Amino acid sequence: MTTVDKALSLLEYFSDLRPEIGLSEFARLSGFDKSAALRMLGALVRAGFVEQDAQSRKYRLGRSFLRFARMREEAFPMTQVLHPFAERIAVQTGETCHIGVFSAGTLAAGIVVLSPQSNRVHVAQGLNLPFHATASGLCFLAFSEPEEARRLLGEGPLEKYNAATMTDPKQVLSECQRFRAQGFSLSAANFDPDVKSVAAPIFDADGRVFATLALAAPMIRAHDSATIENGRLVCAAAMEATKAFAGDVPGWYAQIVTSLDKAA
Amino acid sequence: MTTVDKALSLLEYFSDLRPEIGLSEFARLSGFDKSAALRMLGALVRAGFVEQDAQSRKYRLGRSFLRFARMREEAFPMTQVLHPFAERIAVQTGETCHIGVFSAGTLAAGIVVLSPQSNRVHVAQGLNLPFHATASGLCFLAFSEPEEARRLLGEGPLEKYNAATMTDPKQVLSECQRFRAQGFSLSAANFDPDVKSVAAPIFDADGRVFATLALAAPMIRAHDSATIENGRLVCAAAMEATKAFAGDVPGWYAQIVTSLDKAA
DNA sequence: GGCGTCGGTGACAATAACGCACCGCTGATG
DNA sequence: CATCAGCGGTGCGTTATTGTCACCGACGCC
Repeated sequence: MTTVDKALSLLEYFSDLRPEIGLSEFARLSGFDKSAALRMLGALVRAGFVEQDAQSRKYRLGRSFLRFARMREEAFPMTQVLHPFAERIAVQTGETCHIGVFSAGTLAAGIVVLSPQSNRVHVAQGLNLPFHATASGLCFLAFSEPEEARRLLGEGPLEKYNAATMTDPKQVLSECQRFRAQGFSLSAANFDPDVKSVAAPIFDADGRVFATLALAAPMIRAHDSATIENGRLVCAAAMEATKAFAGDVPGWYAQIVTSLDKAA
Repeated sequence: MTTVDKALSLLEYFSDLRPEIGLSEFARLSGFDKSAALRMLGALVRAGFVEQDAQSRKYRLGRSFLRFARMREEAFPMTQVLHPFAERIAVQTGETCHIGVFSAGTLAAGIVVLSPQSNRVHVAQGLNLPFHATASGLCFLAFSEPEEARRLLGEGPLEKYNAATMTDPKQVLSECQRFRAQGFSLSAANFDPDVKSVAAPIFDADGRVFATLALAAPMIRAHDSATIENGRLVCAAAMEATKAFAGDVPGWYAQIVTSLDKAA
């Protein structure tokens, strides 16, 4: 672990729930010494990645993120390109669609299009999507390198969000094998007790998953037939999205998707 | 200069014109050794701040910026809060309004509202605003600490964008003194030969400038009387923006603005 | 007053970064 | 087709940076 890794890891302690962090708090959270944390924060402040509140002396995320996010989206319009696919699927199915985007070890809802119906699943922009307890997360694991998947899950036991949440990494990984063969993942009440979701992978130019297209429906509307149909739809849409993004759909995955289409 | 500073400084070489950079190119641009650059880039990749293209092996800005930018804007909705002020002034005056946001040593157009008229000044979102050659930049210098202003200008000579551009830091600083006393800055044909602009400072909770509200008009519409009126308007709007942002307007600045209002 | 915690500083020992030489690969050029 | 320059990337001894600990003044609490 280089010094730069350590410094950048400090940023990961920010969240919607903890938007401001003091020096000692950083030291406690990260396990670094206060003086080391201070030195790193100094560098982050100079680069505009963190700024310090005048009164409270606490630190918060800085303005540079806006600048770089704009540049990134300008040069590489990921959100812009993927949004229409989420939009289309949401309208087509009448369910809430979101795209989970992986970065630095976490999967978060980067794009969200809510269902037009009044009884709908709500997904907050930026919501963290746990790997073991959401269709998106399971999908990401299923289509990652097995080794990577194990690393992301860790040793376990995994956090239990409700009765149906799987907590054993082994069990999660074996489920993932099923999902990989099937082309899409499935999650019923793993995260939210009244929600059933499906998710399909979006690949980058390397042929590696970097995002997942997911559809989340209230349990009451999620009959088996609807779920299977939704699975087929997210697969097709995710594959198109991959292509729109100049990504590389692995041959074996394309085969699965076409065979799903034939079955329908 | 810590290692973290060096690593983060690599990111500054990205721009709209240079969205992808190779390893050797980084080494050349930054003056670091290739192996050092590679190590730093490795850390940046692990944190999701840069990603590497599969084919070209070049590096580009990563997905983490989207995540953090969203979090920052959620916790601290700067863009959201400031946008209405730019909008209002653009409509009120019929000219293009932009807000320059300072971060990590550079001032860039973070918010842009184009004039509704067909003959209008165009400002691109994210455009870099040179300190010595734009009303925004001059305004930022004028209301910064003098020492900071000198540091930002450097030794000179400054880049000449056209005939009217000031290139001597001393001259620029003395102009800035005038602007500071006057409450807003003025720039005629310093950057773009056919544009005349005014800009006023937006202060943070420390009472330090961090952004500038600017109005840019085609020379043909920029009579002296219109320019003075625009100056008054940007001052008033910038002061309101500061307050909306929980910023601290220095007493002496509030006085200048109220005396401008009386004069009108 | 006495205590705990805060943000921040200074200095020395420990460790990670610097910078060089070098590798295999690719694409342009004669 | 051989050459060569440039590319991304590696390995390793030397050297500069970082981790660690003690300590500071300030603030709030009992």
